[in-house]
Amino acid sequence: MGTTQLESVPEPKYWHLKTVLSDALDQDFAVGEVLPNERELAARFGVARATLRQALEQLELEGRLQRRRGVGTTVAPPRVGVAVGSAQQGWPGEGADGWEAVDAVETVPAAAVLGVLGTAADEPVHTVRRTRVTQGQAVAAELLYVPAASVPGLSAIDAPAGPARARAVMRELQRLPLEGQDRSVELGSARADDAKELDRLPGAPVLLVTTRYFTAAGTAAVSVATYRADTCRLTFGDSGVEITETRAAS
Amino acid sequence: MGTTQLESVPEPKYWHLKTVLSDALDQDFAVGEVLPNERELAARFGVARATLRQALEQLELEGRLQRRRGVGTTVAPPRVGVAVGSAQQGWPGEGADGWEAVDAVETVPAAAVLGVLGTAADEPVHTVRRTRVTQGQAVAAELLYVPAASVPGLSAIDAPAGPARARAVMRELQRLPLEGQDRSVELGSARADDAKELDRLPGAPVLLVTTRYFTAAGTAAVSVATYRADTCRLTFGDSGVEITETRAAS
DNA sequence: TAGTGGTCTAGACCACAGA
DNA sequence: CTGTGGTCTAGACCACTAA
Repeated sequence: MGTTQLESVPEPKYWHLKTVLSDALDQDFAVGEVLPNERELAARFGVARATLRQALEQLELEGRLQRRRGVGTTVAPPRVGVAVGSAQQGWPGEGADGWEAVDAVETVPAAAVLGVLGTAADEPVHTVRRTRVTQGQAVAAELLYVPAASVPGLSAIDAPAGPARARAVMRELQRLPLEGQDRSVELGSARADDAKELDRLPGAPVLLVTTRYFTAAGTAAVSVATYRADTCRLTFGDSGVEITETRAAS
Repeated sequence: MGTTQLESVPEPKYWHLKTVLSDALDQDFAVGEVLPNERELAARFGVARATLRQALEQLELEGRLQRRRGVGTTVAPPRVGVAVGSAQQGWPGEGADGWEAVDAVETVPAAAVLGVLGTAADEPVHTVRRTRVTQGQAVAAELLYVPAASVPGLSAIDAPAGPARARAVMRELQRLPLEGQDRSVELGSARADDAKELDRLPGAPVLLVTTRYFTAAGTAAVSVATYRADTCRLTFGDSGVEITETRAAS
C-alpha cells in the first residue's frame, strides 16, 4: 500500500460505528426487529463492548433504537408526535387529550418549583399526578402544582386521596378565569418515580415541559410534565396541520 | 455493627454519586467555579473514573456542569431562556431576535427533510445557514430550507454565496403572505458541523426545533434549528411574561 | 510541557425477562 | 435456568488547552 493519508482526522470509533449502524438500520432492519446482542455486535465490529454501547446509546438517544434489559435491542418505530401547545389555551384536564389523573396530595414542592410558583415554602400546595398515554404507550408523567390559595373552594370537598381527589382539584381550577399561560421546554433526566411511570430507567433523558397558568391574581398553577425523549416529538401546532415525519440529526 | 439492613435497594453508584455531587454543587460551589479533576474526584469517592464520569455526564445533561477538554469541569450558570415561539408568527429574519445569516447554497436536503418539505429529491432547494447568539453565547445553528419554487424572484438576484445571499433568500421569503406555521421539538445529537458551530463535541445532546412555514400554496419553507440542550431552555410564551428560574429534574 | 477531559480496552459481576 | 442489557473496574493512550 502506498503512503495513503490516513488518520488525518481520527474520528472516534464509536462515532464511526454509529454511522455504520445507522445505515444498517435503514437498509437491513425493519421496525421492531431485534438486533444481535451487544457482545456479538462488539465482536463483529472488533471493538470493546463499552465502545459499542457508546454508539448504541447515541442511537437510542436519537430514537432509532430501544433497549430493554433482559430482552434485547430492537429497532424503534418513528417518534410519536405529541401535541403540547394546541391553538387555544386551556386549563389542564379540559378536553380528552390522553391525560389521566392518578393522584393528588398536599406536599411541599422542590425549591425550583417554588421559585416558578412564586409561593413560600410553608404554603400548602396541592400536587396532582397525571399520566399521559398515546397510542397505548405511556409518554409523559406530570406533576401539577396548585397552591391551596388558588382553589379556596376545595377545602370543603375533602375527597380521599386518589384519582377522585385529583379530578376535584382540576375541577376547581377550571372554574377560574384563565388569563394566560406560558411554557418552556428543556432537557432533563428522569427522576426515579417518573422513570418507573414511563417504564424507563432512572436518569433516562426526558423533555421537561413547564407550564405556568395565570389568572388576574397571578400564577394559579404550575405544571411540570416529563416526556420520554426517546419516543416523543413534541408538537406545537399553530395551524391545524401535523408534521408527519422527521428524523433526528445526521 | 448490627445486621443493618443494607443494599436492599442496590441503587447504582453513579446515581448516588450524582445526588451527592448535586447537593455539593448547591452548597459548596459558586457558578463558574472549577471542580477538582476527574481522577481526583474518582479517588475521593472511591470509584473508578468511568463511574465518576457517568455521574458527571448526567449533571452536564441537566445543565449543572460544563466540561471542556484541556481546561476542566466548571459549575454551569442557570440555563438561558431562549424565546422560540413568540406570540405572533413571522417569517425567519423578521425582527432582531439574535439570528445572524451565515451563508446560503443550493443543496439536496436529507431524505427526512425532503419528507417534511414535501418536495422531490431533484428539486433545487436553497439552504440558508443561520446562527443564533444570546448573551454572547452561540445557542443555536439553523438550516433553513427554501425550495426554489417558493421564491421565483430570487433567480434574478444572483448574489454570491455568503451572508448577502442568505439575506436575499429570506428577503424574498418575507414577500410572501404567511398563512400559518407549526413547530415540533425533539431530542437529537449534534451533527459534526453544527457541533463545531455551537462549540460542542459531535454527538452532544441538542434540541431540534423543526418549523414549517405555510402559504396558501403549501409548505413554503422548513427550518431545522439545533439548540444546545445543555445551556438552553426553550420558551414558548403565549403571554408576555418570562419564566425566571427552573431546574431540571431531581 | 503539564494537566485536563475524551476515548478505548478486556475483563467482571449484577438485575431482569422469559422459557 | 439462560441470555439479555446495566453497572463497574483499573488500567492505557489520545486530543486539546494554557502556561
